[in-house]
Parts: sequence; C-alpha cells; structure tokens
Amino acid sequence: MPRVAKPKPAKTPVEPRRRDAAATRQAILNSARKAFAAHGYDGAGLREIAANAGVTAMLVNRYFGSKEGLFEAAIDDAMSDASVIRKGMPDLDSLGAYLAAGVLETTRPDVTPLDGSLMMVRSGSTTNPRVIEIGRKQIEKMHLKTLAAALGGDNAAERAALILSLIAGVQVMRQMIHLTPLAKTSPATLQKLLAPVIQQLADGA
Amino acid sequence: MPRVAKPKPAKTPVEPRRRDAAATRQAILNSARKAFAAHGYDGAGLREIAANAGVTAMLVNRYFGSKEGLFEAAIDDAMSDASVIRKGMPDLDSLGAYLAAGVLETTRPDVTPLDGSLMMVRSGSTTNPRVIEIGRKQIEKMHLKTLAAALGGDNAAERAALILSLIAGVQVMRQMIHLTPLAKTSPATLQKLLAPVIQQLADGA
DNA sequence: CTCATAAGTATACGATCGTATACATCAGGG
DNA sequence: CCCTGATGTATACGATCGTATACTTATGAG
Repeated sequence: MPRVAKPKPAKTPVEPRRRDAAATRQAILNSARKAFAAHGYDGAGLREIAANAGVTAMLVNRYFGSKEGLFEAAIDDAMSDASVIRKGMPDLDSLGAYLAAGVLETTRPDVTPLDGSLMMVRSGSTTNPRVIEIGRKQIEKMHLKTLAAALGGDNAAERAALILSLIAGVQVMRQMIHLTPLAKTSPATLQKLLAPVIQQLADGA
Repeated sequence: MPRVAKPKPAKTPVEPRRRDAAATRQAILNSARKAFAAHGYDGAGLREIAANAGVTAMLVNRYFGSKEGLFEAAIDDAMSDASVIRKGMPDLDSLGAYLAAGVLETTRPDVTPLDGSLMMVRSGSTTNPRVIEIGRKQIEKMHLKTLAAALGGDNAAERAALILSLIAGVQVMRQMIHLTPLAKTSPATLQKLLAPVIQQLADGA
C-alpha cells in the first residue's frame, strides 16, 4: 500500500459557482480550515482542499501564493471568529466552567470543527518550521494575550499558557488519540472534573 | 519548493556494524523512536530512520514488516522503559510535584527525548487510523491503567485521562508550538504552577 | 575450507506531493 | 457587440514516499 488509502469521492458534487473571486476565496478558506483541522498541515493536500472548494489546486496557489500562505490565511480566518476564547468571556469566577464547556463542546469525538487552535495542534508536528511560527504567533496574539489579560495577577501569561495547554491536551487525547475515558464518558461528568482544574489556574496561587 | 528542505548529512558517519541481527534491530528501533518523536508518524521517513541506524530502508521492512509494524515495535519499546509514568511512582500526595517535574524535564525545549507518549502526541494527526489505534492501546495499557490504579477513588480513569491530557498539552505547547511562556519561563516557576493542578486531579473531587 | 543461509544492498515502481508554465473561458466596460 | 483582463483549468515536472523484486556479501556450522 503506497502512502495511504484514498476513497475520496467528495461529499457533495460541488455545483459550479458563478465566477466570483471573493466567494471563491472564502470557499477555499473554509475548505482549508476543515482540512488543516482534520489532518494537520502536512496531512492536508492542496488537491483535496481545492476539490472540496470546487476548484483546482492551482487556483489555490493563485489566491494565496503557496501552501504556507494558505495556512496563514486560514488560521487567521479561523482565529478571528469561531474560537472558545475571545468571544465574550464571562467573569473570572465562572471562567473554569465556561472554558471546560467550550473545550468539551468543540472536541466532541464525532465532529471536526473549524477551530483555529485545533488546526494548530494538529499541525504542530509539521516539518516546516515557518508553519509553526505562523501558528504560534496567532495563538499568542489571539488566545494567550486575551486570556492572560483576563486573568491578571502573578504569572498571568504562564497560567494562561497552562490553561491553553490543558485545552490543547484535551483536544489531542479526545479527538486525535480517542482516549477511551475522554471519548466515552459523558460531557457532564468530564465538565465536573475539568472545570475546577481550569478555575484553579485562573485564580492563581 | 517541493515537499520540504532536506539538509540531512547524518550527524555521525555511522561506522559499519559487524553483522548482528539483534544489535541492528535495536539500532533501528532507537532511530525510529527518535524520528517518530521528532516528526510524527507521517513526517518520519523510512530512509531517514534507516540511514541514522546505518542501514538501508529495505532492511527496516525486513525486520518489522512495514512502517506500521516498525511504529508498533518502536512505541512498545519506548513505553517499556523511558516514561515518566510507571517507573516507581511516589506516594499519592506528592504525585503532582513528581509528574510536573517529569513532564518539564522530558519536554525541555531544546532536546527531543525518546519518550513514547511524545511519539504518540506527535503522531496523533496521522492519516492512518491503525497507527492511532496502536498508540491509543499502548497509552491506555501502559499509562492510563497504571495511573488510574495509583489514583483510586471516583472517576479514577477520567481523572487519570485528564492528567495525561494536561501532560500531553504541555508537551504540545512547549515542544511543538514553542509557546513563549512555556519555552522561556524557568522550569522552577512552571513547576510551582503545574504541580498543584496535577495534584488536584490526583486527589479527586 | 566450503558453502548454505542469514544479513544487508541496489534498483525500480507506482503513487502523491507542491507548484511552474501554458492554455481556456467567462464577465463587464468601451 | 467585442475584446481585454480577470478567473479558472490542464498538464507536466521533479522530488519523496512506502515497498516489492532481485541481487550481493559475510558468517558460522560441518
């Protein structure tokens, strides 16, 4: 078996779009977010991304210059809207419950969301150091900074980083490794265990 | 730029080994552990693994059947010795400090250890579902089971899984994403923040 | 010493990757 | 209406991947 199995008939026939640069660009971005979040940077192929957007691979490079450029645009797009952090975070004393619910919701074992941090976690083992740099900067600018500011107190950046680490770890173990206790246990039970841990990091020493 | 840069002159010229099946097999395993931990399953190439073991790629397949077989043998080898969990865990009330020190030690931003869980975290976004299955079973058998047994109490498996998630997340953010507060802050400071969080999960609700 | 066999190598195949070059076609302003 | 530029496609190239087939070479038993 060379490489990997490829039963890829494309979920919907992708009816032809009237020529519209903006719409095409966004369609490519959506497809790229899905692919990068599902398979990581190295695992997602330009031809697959293009096909699911209803275009050819070369058009992707015409819009975004290269795969690196596409990744940068896609992670920027992802970080700007559908993230647990940033969209109206609650008071500090309910942050643990809020973030725990958020991570459990966005890492349901069956679906693959368009989340930016998930994209980055999955892309983390790429061989391309520039891709790591791109993602790290986005996470630090959008998630780390926001969260650290919301926390305050001593070592706010480090505590925020540990919260992000815990969230990333749950993403890894729940969605990528499919660790049984995280994949099978009810979200309510997990929430009760996870929330106070995040809250402890939020409150500080 | 097709694929990825390849400045790979091999660190040491790898002097020829006297023909010895057992030694060759172990050399391949060591090289594989390093490569899988550094680049993940998809990112590590058989030719690179073979070269760093001083053999050719085909010999790897002769010893282990396939890349999948090599991964299975490598992760089994890794889990059997150099892991934070399993090697003489201390009393329950000092578990947080012990595991925090362990994860910070094995994820120093500069080195790439031969750790099995790191191999699996980095390999988590492979497109090969059998590889995920192999790694998941190893983690559950070697780490999760051991840790849950040491914890005891309600939801021991889930609490153990969350501890493993936190450890995996720190690995991701510290070694793969290179998140600044985790990469630059002193291990002592991080330890002081991380230990009580793990301890809280160890103690239970 | 010899020689069967284990240990290791050389070469090639088919597939997939990112992307460069050249070509086709639609859409709107004149 | 028409034609120019924007939008999109076809094809191909070089590289790398995992691995199958065929070959070479060293080693230890007799």
